[in-house]
Amino acid sequence: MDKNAPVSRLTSFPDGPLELKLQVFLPLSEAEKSLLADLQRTRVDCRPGVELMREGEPIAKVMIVTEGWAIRHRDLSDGRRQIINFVLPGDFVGVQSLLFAQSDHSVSALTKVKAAHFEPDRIIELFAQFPRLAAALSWCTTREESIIAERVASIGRRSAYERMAHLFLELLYRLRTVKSAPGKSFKLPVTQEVLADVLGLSIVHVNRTLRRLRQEGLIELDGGRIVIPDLAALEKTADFEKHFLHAGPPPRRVERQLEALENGAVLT
Amino acid sequence: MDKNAPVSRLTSFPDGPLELKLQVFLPLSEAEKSLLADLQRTRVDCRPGVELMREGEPIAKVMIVTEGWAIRHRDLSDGRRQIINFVLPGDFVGVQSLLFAQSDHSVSALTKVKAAHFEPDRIIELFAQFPRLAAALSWCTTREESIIAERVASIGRRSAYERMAHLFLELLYRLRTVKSAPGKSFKLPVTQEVLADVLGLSIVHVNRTLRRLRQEGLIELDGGRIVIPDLAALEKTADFEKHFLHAGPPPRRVERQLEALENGAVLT
DNA sequence: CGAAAAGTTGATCTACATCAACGTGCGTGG
DNA sequence: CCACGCACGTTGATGTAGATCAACTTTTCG
Repeated sequence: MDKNAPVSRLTSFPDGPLELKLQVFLPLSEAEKSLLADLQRTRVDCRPGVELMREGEPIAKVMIVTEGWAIRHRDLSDGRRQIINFVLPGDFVGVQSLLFAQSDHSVSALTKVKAAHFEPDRIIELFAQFPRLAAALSWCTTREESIIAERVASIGRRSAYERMAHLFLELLYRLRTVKSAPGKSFKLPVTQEVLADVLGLSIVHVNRTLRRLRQEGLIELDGGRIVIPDLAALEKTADFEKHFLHAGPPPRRVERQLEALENGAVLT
Repeated sequence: MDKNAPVSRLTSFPDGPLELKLQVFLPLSEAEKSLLADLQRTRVDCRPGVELMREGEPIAKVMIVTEGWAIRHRDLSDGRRQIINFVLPGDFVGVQSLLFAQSDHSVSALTKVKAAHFEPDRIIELFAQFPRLAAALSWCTTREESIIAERVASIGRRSAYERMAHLFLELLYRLRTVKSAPGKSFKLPVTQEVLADVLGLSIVHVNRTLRRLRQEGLIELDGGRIVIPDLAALEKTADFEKHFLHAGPPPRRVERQLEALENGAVLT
């Protein structure tokens, strides 16, 4: 903490990825931001490959990833693996701890991961005292479901080519909202095996599909970075509809109710 | 309403599918049940094929299906369709209305559907006044996500044969919790086309896979009913892990907090 | 009864998997 | 500094699960 920094209040910090993401949904007050800062006080660093959570085991903590990539995955008993979703900066891990006795999937760090963690109980606290944050948190989890639902559609009905294009677009947009994708490119810290396991393909086929996308000029790869030179073109080949990312504020009706809450009103 | 029925209180009713499902997670008090009954007062009937909700449009109401089957589905622009999940008795439709300005998927009735519906605002009310119900509702939505995540794993990594076996098991267990599957069989009111669209397969291949499951004695079909003579055998061929159905109470820790709430305590 | 929807079956095709070999970069230990 | 090993990427040959096409049967239902 830099005591000499010119801040309007001691509590104000530059927004982290979580704050950036939540503010797509609703603006945060200083009080809310400082609660979030407090939730994120305890931090951990994980090396690549570390399991943040394992299928079948109880969930001890809720985590918020602040840097790096992780994956939620299911491992079948014969070794086949399916990645359900990427966990990017600003994403939660283990919010289910409140409701589920055991986890039904594992979460593993793909890169070095920096994360914050806190006791599940604090979410109950948050629901009682910060209803707007509670709404924002629910928005996160519901959005996560939408992303997974779109993945079902992708794997079930799109060709490998379309599917991969769609994934890159999803990642671009998700990373943009947490300011991790400047312009038309982003760092893609994954092996082809990881891509295969998200997309439900074999490694070899991922390699060839990647090459085809490159040859068609739809993507450029260069040392762990991917560039999407023509967004519209890629969206067309993926049949990309951004509905599922819900990158907008809540419906007016709800916005009004949330404003009321902001002004200290308590629901009767 | 039968006024002569011997009831302990006027408010007590036989539990509907929603109540049955929620009580897997936690026991409901009379007050909570009567709130649920009140939420379900306004009812609609839908013919097969009716769209309860359409992708891209705002979500007007929250619905609870009490009878019949529906599907959540994504339709790609060229006509391909992927069914994300079945909506069974006791399931919600449109809980996202609070958080999302538009729906990112459609919901269509597969059979005749009886449903209740209410204003989204009432959920906010519920969160403020009935925290235990709020927890139970969150449990429902999180469980829905788990089911979809398992579907990603199925479509991405299981063969058509395993996948279909897995689906039938999922349905059996889900229907059992709402008392719609007596014993080892249940009514399966779907065409092979519908099966194809959940499983990400072609109709023809569904037909053949179905036949194979029948020939192996793993399932029996007869006029819209499916029988699973040997549950263990089917579970083995599907590599079925029931984790994802979360058919148990919350962790102890949380259970204690919820009990406190039941006794009228208010979180400070 | 007739027409449409659903189911069934065979023939053929193809997107993707599997197998196998080889290239390439890189970190570790001698 | 080299060399070895290992993870990752690339490419060709071949195999196969599942798609597509097409015809026919059975069921459903107005």
